[in-house]
Amino acid sequence: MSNDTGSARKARGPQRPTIRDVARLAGVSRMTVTRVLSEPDLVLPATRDRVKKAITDLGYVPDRTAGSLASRRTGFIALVLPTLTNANFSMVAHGLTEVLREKDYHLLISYTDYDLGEEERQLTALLERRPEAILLTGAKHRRSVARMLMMADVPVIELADLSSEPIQHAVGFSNHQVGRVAARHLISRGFRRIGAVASRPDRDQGDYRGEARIQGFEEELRAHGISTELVLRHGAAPVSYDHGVEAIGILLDREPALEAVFAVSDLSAVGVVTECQRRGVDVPGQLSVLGFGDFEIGRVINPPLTTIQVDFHALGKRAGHLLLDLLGGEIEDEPQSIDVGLNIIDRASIRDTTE
Amino acid sequence: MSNDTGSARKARGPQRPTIRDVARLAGVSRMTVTRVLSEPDLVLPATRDRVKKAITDLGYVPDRTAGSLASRRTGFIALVLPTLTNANFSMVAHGLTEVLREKDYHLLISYTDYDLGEEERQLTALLERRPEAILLTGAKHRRSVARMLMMADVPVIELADLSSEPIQHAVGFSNHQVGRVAARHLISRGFRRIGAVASRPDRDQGDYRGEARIQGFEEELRAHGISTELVLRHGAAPVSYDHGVEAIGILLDREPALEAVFAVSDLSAVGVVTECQRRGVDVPGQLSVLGFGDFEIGRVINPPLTTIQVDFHALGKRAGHLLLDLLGGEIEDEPQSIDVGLNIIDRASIRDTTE
DNA sequence: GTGAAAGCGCTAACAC
DNA sequence: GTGTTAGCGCTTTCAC
Repeated sequence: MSNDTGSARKARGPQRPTIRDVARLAGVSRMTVTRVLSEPDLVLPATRDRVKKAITDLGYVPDRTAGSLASRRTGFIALVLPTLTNANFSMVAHGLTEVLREKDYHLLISYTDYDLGEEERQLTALLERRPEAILLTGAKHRRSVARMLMMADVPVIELADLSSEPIQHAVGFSNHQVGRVAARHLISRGFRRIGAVASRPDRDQGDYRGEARIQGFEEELRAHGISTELVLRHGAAPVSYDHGVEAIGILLDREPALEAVFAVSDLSAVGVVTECQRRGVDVPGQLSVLGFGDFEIGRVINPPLTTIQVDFHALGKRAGHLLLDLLGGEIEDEPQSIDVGLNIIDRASIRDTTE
Repeated sequence: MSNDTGSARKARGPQRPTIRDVARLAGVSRMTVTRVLSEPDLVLPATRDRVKKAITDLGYVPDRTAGSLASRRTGFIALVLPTLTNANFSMVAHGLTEVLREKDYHLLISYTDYDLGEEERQLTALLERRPEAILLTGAKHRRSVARMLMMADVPVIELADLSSEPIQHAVGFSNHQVGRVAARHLISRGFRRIGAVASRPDRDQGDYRGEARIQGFEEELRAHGISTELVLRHGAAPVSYDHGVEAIGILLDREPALEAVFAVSDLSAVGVVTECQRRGVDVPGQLSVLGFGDFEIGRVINPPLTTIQVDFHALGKRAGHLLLDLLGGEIEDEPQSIDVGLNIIDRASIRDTTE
C-alpha cells in the first residue's frame, strides 16, 4: 500500500521522526501527510484522522528547514533595528509580530547598535536565511547596503524617518513635521514668546533627526511672524536630562519672560521641568513645556509632561499590513510611503489658556 | 574539468546564483566552493582566489536553508521572552547576541505577552525551525511545554528565577535572595524600624516573584530579631507608581517613626519617594528607601534611588557562554545552575549612617 | 482523493 | 587539494 520503505538510513541512535515515519505508520504516502498539514480539506476525513493520530503518536514536528528549501518560501521576515533596548523599537517589533503571526511569518530580528558597519554585517547574515522581505530602520545606509537590498529581490520597507528618499517602501513619520506640529500647538495656545532647546548639529553623524524637528519648528514660527531667536542649539547630540537642565538655564537667563518651550526630546524636557522647579519657575504657570517621544519618565514626573508622540506599535502594524499586501501581490509594486502621523499627548506641562 | 553541467533547471526568469553557478564559473566542483566558504585553508590559494572572484562577480549569497538541511545544523538558538518592551529582557537578548554572534549562531526571538498558552504556541512554531538550543524565561511552564522541551533533545536553559526546579539548565538569580540582601543592607545601615511595601499574593498567577522577595525579606528580619509587622502587602500585582504612593501612606499612618522601607519594585519605590515629599517626610533624612530592579526612572528622580540590581546583560552573556560550552560538548550534561548574583546600586535614597 | 518521481541548494563521507 | 556520490526532509508537479 505504502511506497516508502525508507532507503536504509544509517541507524545511529534514535532519530526525530520524519514525515516518512508518519506516512508509514498511517499507511499513506508522504504527500498525503503534507496535505493533512497544509490543506486538510483535500484529504478524506478517514485518512486525515489516521494521519493525525500517527502524528501525535510519534510526536512528529515538521521540519520547516526542509519545507522552506522545497517550497522556496522560508516564512522569514528580516527586521534590522538599531537596538532592542529602546521601547519604541520594541513596540515596532510587537506591532509587526502581531500581524505577521497570523500568516505564519516569523521575524528574524537583528540589531546594529547604531553602527552602519554592523548593519551591513547583520544584513549579510540575514540574507543567507532567505527572508521574504526586509524591514530596516533609519534612512541612512551604506551604498553597499542599498545595493544588497536591491539585489535581494524582495520587498524592502524602511521604518521611521520619511524625510529622505526611501530605497523602496517606507512607513514612518516626518521629524520635520514634528517641529511644525509642536510650533503650531504652542501658537494655538496663545503663546508668543516661544523657545526651543535642541543640540548643535555639528556632527554629520547622529542627530539629523533632532535638527529636522527644530528646523520644522523654526519654519512654522516664521510662518506666523514669530522670532526664532529663542530657539537654542546647545551641546552635542544625543540630548539628555542634563542637556535640558543646562539649556533652559541659558534660555531663562536670556529671556526670563519666556512663555513656552519645545524640547526635541522628552529626556531633555524632563531636565527643563526639573531645572525650572529648582529656580522657582512654575510649570506650567509661568512656563509651558512640550516634549517629544512620549518616554515613560514623562508620565511620572510632576507635572506630567505634555508631549508629541509617534505610535510605534501602530507603525509596526501598518508596516506589517503593507508587507502582507506586498507579499500577497495584492498591491502594485510602486513604492509606497506611509505616514503614520503624530499625536499630541495632553498632560499637564502646558498651561490651559482657554479658561 | 568541471562536472557540473547543471541538470536543466526550468528557465523561468533570472534566478539567484547558486553554488553550482559559482563552481562552473570558477571551473571547480561545488565542494571546493563550500570549502572556500567554510575552511579556506584547505584550498590552494590560486583556486581560492578564482572561487572568490566568481563569488563576488556573481553576487553569490549562500543559502543557509539548504546548508542547514544538509549539515543538520541550523545555527538557530530559540529565545522565548515574555515581552520585548522590557529593558531587562532586551538586555538579556543583547548579552546573548554578543556572545553568540562570534560563533555564527542566530537568535530566533519570540515573545509570549506573559501568556502560557502563547508560550506553547510560540515554542511549537520555534521547534519547526530546528533550533540547536532553547532559552526561555520564567520558571512556570505548562506540562506540555516541559514535555516538548524534553522531546526536542537540545539543551534547554531557563532564564531568571532560580528558586524553583529547572527543567534542565538555569541562569538567573533568586528573588528570595533579593529580599534577604535588602533586609541585610538596611539592617547593616543601622536601621531597626524597617518596613516594606509589596502586593497581596492573592492570585496564583503573576506576582510570586514579588512575594518571594518579600518572604526573603521577612526571614532575614526575623533572623535579626526584628519585627515584620511593618511589612505591608497591599493591592494587586504588578506593583506600580500608584501602589507605592498608597502603600507608604498606609505605612506612615501606622508608624510615623518608620526609618527605612524596601519596595519590591523601583516603580513602587518612586511612588514612595514622591508621596513622602508630598507629606513633607524627608528622604533620606527621615525615611530611607530601597528599591529593586534598577529602572531608569530611579536614576532620574530626586533623590536618585538606591536599588538592588540584577545585571541582565551579564546574565545574557553568561547564558551565552554556557550555551557555547554545552553546544561545543566541552561540558558534561549535568544540569548547570548559575546564579549571577545581585548588585546594590548605591545612590542617595538611603541615609548615610556612617558619618 | 492519493501517489510517484524529481528535485530544492547544499554538505558529509569517502575516493583519488 | 579536489571531486564524486548520495542524501538532508520536505514540496512541486503531474499522473491516475
